[in-house]
Amino acid sequence: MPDMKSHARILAAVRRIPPGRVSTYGRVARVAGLASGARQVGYALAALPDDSDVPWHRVVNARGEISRRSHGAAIERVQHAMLEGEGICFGPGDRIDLERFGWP
DNA sequence: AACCTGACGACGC
DNA sequence: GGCGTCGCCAGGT
Repeated sequence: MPDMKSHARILAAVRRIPPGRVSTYGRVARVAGLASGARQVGYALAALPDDSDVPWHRVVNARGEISRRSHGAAIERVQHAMLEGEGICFGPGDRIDLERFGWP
């Protein structure tokens, strides 16, 4: 079952992101072994349960910005607050400096 | 099977 | 740096 395996690899990759750092969908996909599966990463995180231990909030897009959900804008503010709580600073336009906070 | 949508990314202008 | 297009994969209608 390649589908389950991909999800498991993605979640495992996200779990490796240390506190105070962020990664991107593309990088997570690459670490998980998916060459061009950035979109798949977002899909996997969207199906994540609330009680999961996966630090989904540390995953942002390649621009260093929190991706816009089609469903629910409140969660974006929550993610923003959680990242600030870990010491991550947002620049103009709520952008994160990936050179400084990016992982790896 | 055809088509559309979605927490994306790379490239070109 | 903004904006449009194409490529990607999974799921639903």
